[in-house]
Amino acid sequence: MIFTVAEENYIKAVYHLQQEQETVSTNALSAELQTRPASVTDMLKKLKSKRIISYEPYHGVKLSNEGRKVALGIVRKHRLWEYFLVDKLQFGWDEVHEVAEELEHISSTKLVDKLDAFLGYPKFDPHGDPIPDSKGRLAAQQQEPLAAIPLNKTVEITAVGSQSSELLELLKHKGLQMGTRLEVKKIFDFDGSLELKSKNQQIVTISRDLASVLFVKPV
Amino acid sequence: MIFTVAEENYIKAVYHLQQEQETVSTNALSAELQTRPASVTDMLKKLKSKRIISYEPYHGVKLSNEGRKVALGIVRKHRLWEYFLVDKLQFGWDEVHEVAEELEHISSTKLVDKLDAFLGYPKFDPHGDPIPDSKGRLAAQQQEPLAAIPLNKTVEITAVGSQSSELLELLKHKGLQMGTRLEVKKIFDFDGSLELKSKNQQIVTISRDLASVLFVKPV
DNA sequence: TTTATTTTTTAGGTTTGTCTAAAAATAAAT
DNA sequence: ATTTATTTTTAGACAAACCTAAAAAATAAA
Ligand SMILES: [Mn+2]
Ligand SMILES: [Mn+2]
Ligand SMILES: [Mn+2]
Ligand SMILES: [Mn+2]
Repeated sequence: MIFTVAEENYIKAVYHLQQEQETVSTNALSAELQTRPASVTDMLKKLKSKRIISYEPYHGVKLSNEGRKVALGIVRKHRLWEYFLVDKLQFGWDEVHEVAEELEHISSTKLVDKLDAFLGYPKFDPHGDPIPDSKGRLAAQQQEPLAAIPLNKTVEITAVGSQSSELLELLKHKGLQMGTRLEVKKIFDFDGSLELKSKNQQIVTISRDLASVLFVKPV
Repeated sequence: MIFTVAEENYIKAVYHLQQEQETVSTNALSAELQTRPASVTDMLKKLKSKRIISYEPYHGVKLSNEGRKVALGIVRKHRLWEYFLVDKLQFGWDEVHEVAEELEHISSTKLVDKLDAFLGYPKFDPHGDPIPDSKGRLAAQQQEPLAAIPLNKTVEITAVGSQSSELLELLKHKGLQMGTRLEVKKIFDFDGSLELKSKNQQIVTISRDLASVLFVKPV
C-alpha cells in the first residue's frame, strides 16, 4: 500500500506516542503534529478505513499489526538518514532531525536498503535510538535512565529522550553529547538536581528534568 | 520564496523544454508532466503571479531570471543525488532517475552543499549532464552529437539526450554506456543508420534515432 | 447525582492540484 | 477568405488535508 506524506507523519506519531501510552488520544496527536484536533479526527477515520489503526470514536487509537510495520519502515528511514547526515556529511547531531523529517518520506525501498549497506548496517542513530533492520527488528538497548544509576559508576550517554532544539541546545551548552562519559557524584533531594563529573574532571550540574531524558549505559 | 513539489516539477519542466524551444507551449508541458492541459494552464497562472515565469495566454511561457535560478537549484539537487546514488550506493545509471525525481525536492540547502562536498564537487552526473554549482553555474560541455563526428575518430560517450527507460534499455542491450569509447565506421544514407566499432572491436549498428540522442567527446 | 469542565466529533469552509466537457483563440487547409 | 483542425483557456467538480465554530460525549467536581 502507498501512503501520503501526511498519512506517514500520523502513523509515525501514533507509533511514538504508543511508547508512552498503550492507547493514543486525539489531543496527544494534535499536540505532536501541531494540527487541530478536528483535523486529527478526519485523518483517524481515513487511517482506520485503510486498516492501519484501530479506532473507536472517543476512545483513542492504536496501530494495527500492518500499521506497526509501516511505522517501523518510516522510523528506519528517518534514523538511517540521520546516521548518514552525521557520519558522512558532517552534520551536527543536533541539526539532523528536520532534514530527516523530509527524507523519511522518500519511497524507494531499494534506496533504503542500499543506504543501510553503505552505512555498514548501523544499529543506533546519532541520538542513540535503535534503527529497525530491513525486517523491522529493533536492537535491544541495554541502556537505563540516568536517574537509575548509582553514584560513582562510570557510564556513557547513549540516547536522549527528545529531539527538541531546546534540549539539544542545553546539552551542547553543558558539553554533553552521545558517548560522553561521566559519573553521578551527588543527587540533591531538594530539587532532584544532579552533580556529574564528566571524563575531563569537570563538574556539571543538571536539573531533574534534564536527567529524566538522558539515557546511559555502563562502560 | 518557498515552492511546493508540484510547482518545482513545473519549473524544472519549463527549464528543460526551453533547451529545445525558446518559448514553451501548454501542450508540451502537458506531455512532459503527464497532466491535462487545463491543469497546466492553472499552474501557469499561479507561477506567473509568483513572477517565476512570463506567460501570456495562448502565447506560451518562459522562465524569468528568478525562475531560471530556482530551476538550476532543482536541477543541481537532482543531478547531485543521481551522482550519489551511482557513485556511493552502487545504483545502475539507468535506475536513478525516479528516485532523484523525489530527492530533488528535499529543501535544505545546507544538505545540498554538504552532499556536493562529500561527493567531491562533481561536474557531471551519471548521464553526462552538467551539475550546476552552488551559484548555478554550469560547466561547459565540449561534447558534440554523435551524428556530427567524422568517420574513424575515437570518441567517448559523455551524455544521452533523454532519460526514458526505453532508451536506457536499448543502450544497455547494445553495451553502450557513459565512457564507452568507439569510432563511427560507416553511415548509411538509406536510413541514416550507423555502424560503430566499440573499443573491444565489436561492431554495433545503431539507428539514426539513437545516434541523435548520443553525445560524445574526442579522447 | 447533578453540574461544570475537558475532550472529541460533526458541520461547513478553504486551498492546492488535479480532472472533464465545452468554449474560444490560433493555426492550417482549402 | 472561409472553413476546418488544433491548441489553449474557461467553467465547474472533486479529493486531500487542513481550518473554525458549534454540538455531543466523556470525565471530573461539587
Ligand atoms: Mn516527516
Ligand atoms: Mn533520531
Ligand atoms: Mn520531481
Ligand atoms: Mn541525469
